[in-house]
Amino acid sequence: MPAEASAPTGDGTQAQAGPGAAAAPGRRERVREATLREIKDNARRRLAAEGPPGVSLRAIARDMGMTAPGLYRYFSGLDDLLNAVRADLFHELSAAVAGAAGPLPADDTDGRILASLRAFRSWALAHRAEFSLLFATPAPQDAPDPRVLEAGREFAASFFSLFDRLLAEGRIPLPADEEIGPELRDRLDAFAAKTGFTIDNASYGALRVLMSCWVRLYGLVSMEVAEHMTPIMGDMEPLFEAELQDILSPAGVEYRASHRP
Amino acid sequence: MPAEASAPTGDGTQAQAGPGAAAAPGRRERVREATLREIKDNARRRLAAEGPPGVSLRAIARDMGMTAPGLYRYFSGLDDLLNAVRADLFHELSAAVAGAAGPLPADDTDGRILASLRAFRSWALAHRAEFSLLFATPAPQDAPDPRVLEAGREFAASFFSLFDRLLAEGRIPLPADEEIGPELRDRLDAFAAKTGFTIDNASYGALRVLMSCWVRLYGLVSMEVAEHMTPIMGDMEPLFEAELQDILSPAGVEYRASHRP
DNA sequence: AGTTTTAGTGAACGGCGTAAAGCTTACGGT
DNA sequence: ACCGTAAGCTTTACGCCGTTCACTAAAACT
Repeated sequence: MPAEASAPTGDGTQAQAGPGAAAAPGRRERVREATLREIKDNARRRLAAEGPPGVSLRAIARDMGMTAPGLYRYFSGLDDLLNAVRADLFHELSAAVAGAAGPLPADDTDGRILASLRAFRSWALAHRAEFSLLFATPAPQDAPDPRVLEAGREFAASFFSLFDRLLAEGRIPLPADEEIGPELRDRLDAFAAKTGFTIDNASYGALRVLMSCWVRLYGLVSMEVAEHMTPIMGDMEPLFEAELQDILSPAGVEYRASHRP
Repeated sequence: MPAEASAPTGDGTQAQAGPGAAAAPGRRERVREATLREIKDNARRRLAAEGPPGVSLRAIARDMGMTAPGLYRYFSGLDDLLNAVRADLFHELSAAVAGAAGPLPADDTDGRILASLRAFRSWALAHRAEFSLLFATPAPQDAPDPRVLEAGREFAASFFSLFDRLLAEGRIPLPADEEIGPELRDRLDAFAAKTGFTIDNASYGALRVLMSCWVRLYGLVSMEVAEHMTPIMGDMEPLFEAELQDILSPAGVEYRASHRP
């Protein structure tokens, strides 16, 4: 006795009434998509609440009022689900970083960069478990998932595009190419090749500065998320802001305090 | 039919011959200590081979020819075992860092620092799973173990002592205290208080530089261990060496290439 | 000698991922 | 309008896991 019995047009076989108002995606696929979302949402709830080890198929199924093997219609296993969540999280993180720059004027490059880097930190702190799922050291044997790799690339690109603008403005005091050793140049070539940069528009010096910025930001935020220093120095925000200043000055970005603490 | 049957002196009850040569610590405690080591060694073997999730009491017990509940005589549970391993690993890492500086002359501060930081990276790369166990983001709810905290402090101290020497030599071009904001000064005060530094011998500027160095080194090594960049830029050593140079120059350390690649 | 402490086993409980088989229901083709 | 078929889901089952409890055998102490 489902509630659908009170539908205006129909009784008897609703198979007839169903496909009449069919939208493009088809009803079947819509409910499937909804279930898929529900599974991932529940996975995230547990992830946020209990960390990565708290995510289990059985628990998720229980929360949804079904049994674990049913989830195999949607994911090929726990790893597959986790990878799907990872990909979603990368997209979300990218959006958070890009979104923070959105409200600022397009020509305020410095402001956009500052806002984006702060947004990265904020997202990480507001989603510790998610952050650690994204950036944790993978187990020795498990191969990376292509969806996650792609989403990671997109995330990286959302950072690089900020940098591109900076380069275009030509304000970065770049180290001369000759100061960079030949082995490192090789590696930066490889990096540029796989990320779409060309050495034409981004010199070795520029890539060098970019890497340096990213490493420092990543180290800082990772430490804060993992709370390695928190027990001995408390609130890390002052250190973050001070480092932000130091990180960005070699890239020619003028530091500004955040007006909304 | 064991090989021991061919032993020269013995047959009958060997219980009589045993306790004669008892040493100070007591025989009982020795074998207990040995078993304890064996458990931790087996835990490490699995850790290195399969990463943190591969460490299980049942598997370890199986490897040792006993059953899982028996291990509860030595550890109060899996977490307890993992924490013991963590503490051991911190000691080992500290020793590796300190040991790398050992062979160098005591007055070669720059050389000792370079060797120590390179040793940190080398250890991390040679023990990826162990490194990630030490520095992974903890699950939201689990409280830190005091033994691990203490060992972590010791590890930090092994780094700080290098820095102390640098300070004593007065070669660091320190930022003036006034350049450091009041909030950050508060945090650095807290940091100094809990680590044994005093603001007398280490100015705010010095602590600021120390933190900056550590954050950059940590970020760099973490990224390399997690292999975030490896797929797109291959061997990270050139970047590490270049960063090492940049990291240490604000601390007044003169970079030297490593003679043994 | 007997008593107590220790190391270890065996069985059991509940939770986990996952494979196989079966049942219901809705869809698609005719 | 009907029927084959596939999708969604459950039941059952296997083997792994951490952990508890009751128990035995041996060592240590008195």
